[in-house]
Amino acid sequence: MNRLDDAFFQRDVLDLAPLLLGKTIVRKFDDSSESRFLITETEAYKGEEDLACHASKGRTPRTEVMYQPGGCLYVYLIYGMYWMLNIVTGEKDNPQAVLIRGLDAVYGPGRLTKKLQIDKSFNGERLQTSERIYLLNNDLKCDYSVAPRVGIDYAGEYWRDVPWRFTLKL
DNA sequence: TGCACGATCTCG
DNA sequence: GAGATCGTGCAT
Repeated sequence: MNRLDDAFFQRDVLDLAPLLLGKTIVRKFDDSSESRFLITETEAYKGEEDLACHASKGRTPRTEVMYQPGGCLYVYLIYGMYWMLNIVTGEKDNPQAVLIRGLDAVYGPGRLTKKLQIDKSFNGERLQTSERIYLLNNDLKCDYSVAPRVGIDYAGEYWRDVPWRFTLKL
């Protein structure tokens, strides 16, 4: 199994979000133990025109990381208590990201960051070179289903209903 | 300087 | 069904 590199992540978010399903996420902890999970649910957030994407506010200190070349993490706090884990995708200056919503045995984006001990210090971390978090290509072929994204009712009729949530079929 | 609100989850 | 809890963006 090889570590997924920058080139893998630097494709369009709508291509990458389903491709991430079934990939292995590895988290190495300070005590040198490690956890491995399969990614089972993702959501795509695509560019400044996507009203559900934080980059729709434009380039700000918060969204800056989404403008970096694909392959780094975008981590932010929601509801004052949960960290959300996103993988930045696409080319430089093209703000896109995939929200990791679920892993095998860990359901919910807020729960998985707690389990993996992900916090703000991971914002901007590059998956190709990080010592503590990376993804492996396990060549798992899998089918998936699509649905509208969760928790973005404010984004307006069109963006609210776009089927950009991808779930691994068991 | 203040305020409303959110890519969530838990408990009752 | 409501509360926890705080960074962010936008209004003042």
